Amino acid sequence: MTRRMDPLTAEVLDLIGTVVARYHQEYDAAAAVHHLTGAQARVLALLATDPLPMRKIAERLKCEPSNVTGIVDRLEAQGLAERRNNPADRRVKLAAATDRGRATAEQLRDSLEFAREPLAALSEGERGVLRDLLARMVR
Amino acid sequence: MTRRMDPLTAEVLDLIGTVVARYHQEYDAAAAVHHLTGAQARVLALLATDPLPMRKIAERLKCEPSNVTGIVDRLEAQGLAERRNNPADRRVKLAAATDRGRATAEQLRDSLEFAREPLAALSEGERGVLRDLLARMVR
DNA sequence: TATTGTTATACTCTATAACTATA
DNA sequence: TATAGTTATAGAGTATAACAATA
Repeated sequence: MTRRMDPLTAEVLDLIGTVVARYHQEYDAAAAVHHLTGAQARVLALLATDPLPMRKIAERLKCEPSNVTGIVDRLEAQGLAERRNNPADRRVKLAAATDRGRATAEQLRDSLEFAREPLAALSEGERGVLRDLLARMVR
Repeated sequence: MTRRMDPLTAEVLDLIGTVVARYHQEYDAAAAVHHLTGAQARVLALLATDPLPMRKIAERLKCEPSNVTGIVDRLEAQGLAERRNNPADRRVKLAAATDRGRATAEQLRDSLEFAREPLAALSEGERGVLRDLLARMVR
C-alpha cells in the first residue's frame, strides 16, 4: 500500500518537518509571553478579525466543538474574549475578542520572530519565489 | 517592542502557517492508521534509525525527560519499542525499535500523503529550488 | 426532529518536583 | 555530588457521548 518516494522529495519533506518544528517553537514561545497556549493564541487570532460562533471556531481548528468551550473559557478568564448572544438564533453564542484581546493578537502577530530571522536570510526576490512555490503546494 | 513586517513576508508566513497545519493533519492521520499519536510516531521514527538513551529522545523532542517515559511505555505496550540496558553506564536505558517498530516506521514514512499530493504539484526543478530556499531558511 | 453549545469522562502530552539507582 | 530515568501531580488539548435550550 505504501510507495517509495524519490530522494529529492524526501529531502524537501525533511526540511518541511524542520520548518514545522521551528514554527511551533517560535509560535508557542510568542504565545507564552502573553500567558497563552498555542491553541489559545490561534483562537484569539481568529477572533481578532471577526466574532465567530463556537461551532465555526471548531471547524477552523478542525477539532470537536466541545474543546472550544474550554479554550474560550480560558481566554474569557483573561479578559481577552467574551461570549455574545446572537438574537437571530438564540442557540448560537458568538465568541468575540475584547479590545485587550485584539491588542494582544496584534502584538503576537508582529512579534513572531519566525518571520524575521529565518526569512531574513532570503532576498526579496527569493521570498517571492518561495511564496509562489508554497502557494502552489497548498492550493 | 514589536515591529511591522512587510506584506510579502507576511504572505509567506501565512503560507507557512497553512503548510504547518496541513502537515500536522496528514502526519497525525498517518499515525492514527497505526494506532499511534503524533508524539509516539515521532519517537518511533527516531528509534527506527538507532537506539537512543531516553535523555537524548527528550532533547530531540525538546521536551522534558519525564514525558519520554510515558511515550516509550506506550510504544513498548504495542510491541513497537523496547528498553535495553547500557552495560557501559547502568544508569542509562536505551530505547530501541523492535522489528515490528521499524516496519511500522517505514510504512508510516512512505505513507505520508503530504509528500505526494502537495509536492507533486511542483516539477523536479521547482522542488530543487524549494529545497534550497528552505535549507537556507532553516540553516 | 435537528442543531448549538455545554458538561462529563477518559486519554495523551506537557512541565515541575521529588525520588531511585547508579556514577 | 551529579546524572539518568522514573514517579507523582497538575494543567491543557483532544475525542466521545449525553444533555439542555432553541430551532
